[in-house]
Amino acid sequence: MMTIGRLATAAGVKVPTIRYYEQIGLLGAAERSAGNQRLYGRDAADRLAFIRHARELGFPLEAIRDLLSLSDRPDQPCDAADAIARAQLADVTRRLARLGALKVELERMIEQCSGGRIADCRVIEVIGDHALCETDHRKASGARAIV
Amino acid sequence: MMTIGRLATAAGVKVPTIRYYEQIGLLGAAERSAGNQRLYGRDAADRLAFIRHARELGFPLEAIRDLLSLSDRPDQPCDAADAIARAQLADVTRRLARLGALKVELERMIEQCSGGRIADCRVIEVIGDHALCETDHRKASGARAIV
DNA sequence: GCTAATGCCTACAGCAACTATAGCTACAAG
DNA sequence: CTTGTAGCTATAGTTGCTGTAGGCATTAGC
Repeated sequence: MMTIGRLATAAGVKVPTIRYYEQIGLLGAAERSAGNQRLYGRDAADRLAFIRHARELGFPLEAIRDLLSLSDRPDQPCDAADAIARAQLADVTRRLARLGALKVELERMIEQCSGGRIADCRVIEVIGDHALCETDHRKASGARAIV
Repeated sequence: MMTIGRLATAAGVKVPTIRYYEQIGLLGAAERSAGNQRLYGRDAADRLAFIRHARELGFPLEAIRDLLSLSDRPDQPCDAADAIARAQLADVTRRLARLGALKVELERMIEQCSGGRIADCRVIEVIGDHALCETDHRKASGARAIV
């Protein structure tokens, strides 16, 4: 049995993150020591590693919740897990395309800036006048979780 | 002079977003009609268009705040604006690399999943055991604004 | 055995950048 | 003159944590 700090170190997450995962029900309530401190065993460590890796792959917590409950039913067909992963891939692909376009436009902007005064600054100018930019990124303005 | 709704439509943002920008000081307080409704002129529309385009390029609001104050001083050298844009480009480039790696791993995972039962599901398995994945994405776990 | 330094506890506030809700007033069209 | 849309304020919610305050628990060194 390990304390929350050791578990955090082992899994590579921060202590409050573990408590947060418990709070939102991703991790079940831990056992407690006589002094009311959380104690974790192998199971919890595995589960946390799963969560951490899924987060690294960019899965949102809700998707991870689903993946975890799927992994608790090993006899079920894995279509659902597959679908979640495919949705995530689609999301990543969309973001990649978008970011690629942003990169091109930022590069173009910066390249054209000759380093004079603000009045002639291509950066400011392009941002101020959308007509000066070719890229059509007028969609998906909502902020999303990245990575 | 236009109402907030027309400005929102013209700029392609939502009405509450404009009020939010005013609240955080990105847009100054608008003139008001006799009935206390906000009224906007050409200036505000330009400024909002600038903000919107900068957001589309992924600049965080703090950077936009700086860019706006720079654009108010056209005689200054444009190094600062340039630096902000370069920082943004660097950020986008980093995110692109990361997302690219994620995409590869997700594809690998999905491809190997044969569609059987959860117990054999490659998706669940790879997420559960980091050793099964080659990609080293064990950094930058913090969520960031995307796009 | 004692004390100091960690480590853990709870509860709450804050981050970005909005978005949504509730309950009200203003204004334009018929 | 009514009705419907648009606007107003204030507040809470979103995602995934992170940071703070104030107070116990545990452990390492003496």
